[in-house]
Amino acid sequence: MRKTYFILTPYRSILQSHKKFKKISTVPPDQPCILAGSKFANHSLLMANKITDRKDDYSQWYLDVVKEAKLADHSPVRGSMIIRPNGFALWENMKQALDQMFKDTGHENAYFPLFIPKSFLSKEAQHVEGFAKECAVVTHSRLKSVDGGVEVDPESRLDEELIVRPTSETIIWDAYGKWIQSYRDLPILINQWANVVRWEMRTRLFLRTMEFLWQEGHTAHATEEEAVEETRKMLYVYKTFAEEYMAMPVLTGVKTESERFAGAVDTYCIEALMQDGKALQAGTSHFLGQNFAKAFDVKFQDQDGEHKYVWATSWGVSTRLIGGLIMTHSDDNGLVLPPKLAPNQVVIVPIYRKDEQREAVLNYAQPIIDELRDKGISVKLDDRDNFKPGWKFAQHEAEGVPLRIAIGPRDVENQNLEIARRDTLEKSIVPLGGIADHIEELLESIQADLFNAAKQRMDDATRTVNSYEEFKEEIENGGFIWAHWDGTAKTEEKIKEETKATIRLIPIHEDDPVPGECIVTGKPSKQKVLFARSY
RNA sequence: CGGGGAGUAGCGCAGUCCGGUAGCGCAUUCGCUUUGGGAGCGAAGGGUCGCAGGUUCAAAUCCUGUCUCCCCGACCA
Repeated sequence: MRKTYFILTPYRSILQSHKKFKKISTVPPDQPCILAGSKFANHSLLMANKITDRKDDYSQWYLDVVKEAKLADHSPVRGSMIIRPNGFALWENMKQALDQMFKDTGHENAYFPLFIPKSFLSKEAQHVEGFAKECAVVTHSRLKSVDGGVEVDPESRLDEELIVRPTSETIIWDAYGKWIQSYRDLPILINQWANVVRWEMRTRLFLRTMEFLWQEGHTAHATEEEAVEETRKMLYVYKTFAEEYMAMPVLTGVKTESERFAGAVDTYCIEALMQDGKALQAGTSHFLGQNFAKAFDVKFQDQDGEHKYVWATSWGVSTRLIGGLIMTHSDDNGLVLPPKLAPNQVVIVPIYRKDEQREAVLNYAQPIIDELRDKGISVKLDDRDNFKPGWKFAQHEAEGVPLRIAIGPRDVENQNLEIARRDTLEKSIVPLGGIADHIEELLESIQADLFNAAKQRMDDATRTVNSYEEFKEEIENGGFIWAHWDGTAKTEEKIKEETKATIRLIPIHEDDPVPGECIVTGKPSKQKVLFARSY
């Protein structure tokens, strides 16, 4: 007896394209779907693409990509994540490039402790206010066993409670106070790679987690000019890193007072635009003035014999960059990685039927692997026998490997191979001769194309408006919007409440800015500022 | 922290309304056939149904509490 099944509308093209299901009836697109209960309800072809399309649900897509690319998992504790090997390898590559850039600009690495005495947090008034609401506090030092379980031992209460660092300015400036006496001790240019904890209400993998990994640079200078220069220098280090390594174009500028880092005089930032039209603050560099020097009483004796407060900066980028990377390049098939950061730049998938073919294919592949590795290109040979080539293709695409090489008996015979680009999904058959050079060029071109595509997208989504009406309409379409603003927090707040858009940055002008009138109040505006809805 | 949704095998889900001792697909193990876009057939293994209480002869299912995730708000990198 033959049963008739009905295919769910969204899946009909998938199933119909497969020979096995050719004869199955389909429901017209506007009819309700029936399939539950049939043998095919959970068929692998329907489950095959586990990644939600971006157009259907962007945040679900993001979560699917993180999961399918095996970047991170949720941990049992709310808001914290397990960074899996794929995700951590990415972070290590970012870290390596940034670390070199910091060293090239004269910085040294050091490590300051995780725990900060509670009293330190109260020393800088603005700083306290900014971070007080999101600090984890250690109050006890012991547990005790209680019938099979454990509970906090009330007798182990700490005399001075400890704060798990949300950032390290306080503990670092306490130390700098001991290190600095003379102008000869300056500047101090230190960076640290660390984890920090901020007790967030709402979290998202990589973009906002309670614990995250980052680097924080903390520098001390004799003069204001030097500190401001340092702040800006590191901002451009971040911009260079974002654009050259991540292939993620960014805009630079200064934050408004309401968006400024707690305790800073000026906060500089790099802002990127994600595919869904929302902005992401990808890195910050703060000019701290003498705020922390005063709070921790850090003075130096200058050449003129005077005792003066030290000038400070701090700057940081975090694992949030991984979130930015995902939302800049990835597509409905999964992660797309820029070659300069990809843990594996090339994956080789052998195709064969018989053992002789397997051997011939692997023998053919080995010199290619050697040649690529000699050029410093990272290659993975996926010779696992328990997965089909098609499965591997899909999996490596989900994981974002920039280039895939497929080698089968046909290629061995014809002395060529098939190369597929992850960014464009284009496949081509290329000759074996000069393959390493060809791949090196392809990787460079993928890196450049990813940046150009992202730049084009950002430029297309960046407009200027001249009235609040126009602003309200345009902001609905996402993207960056330049508009005049009267410079008051009140107007900024009104715009935020009415449109959910915030001022992402005030540009740093090399030449004189063009004045105008605020789109809300009509009052004088020194220059246009950049608005967007943001993460 | 407020409103909404969810948690059942490694993964994705059905079963919950109406209580009767757990099922499907993928994955895993074995065998044979396969391998250029997520292979096929046959057999096998795997789950204290998020956790803790309660109601009941009987709980994945009903009740209470709690944890975690997702979405929307308030807060922030």
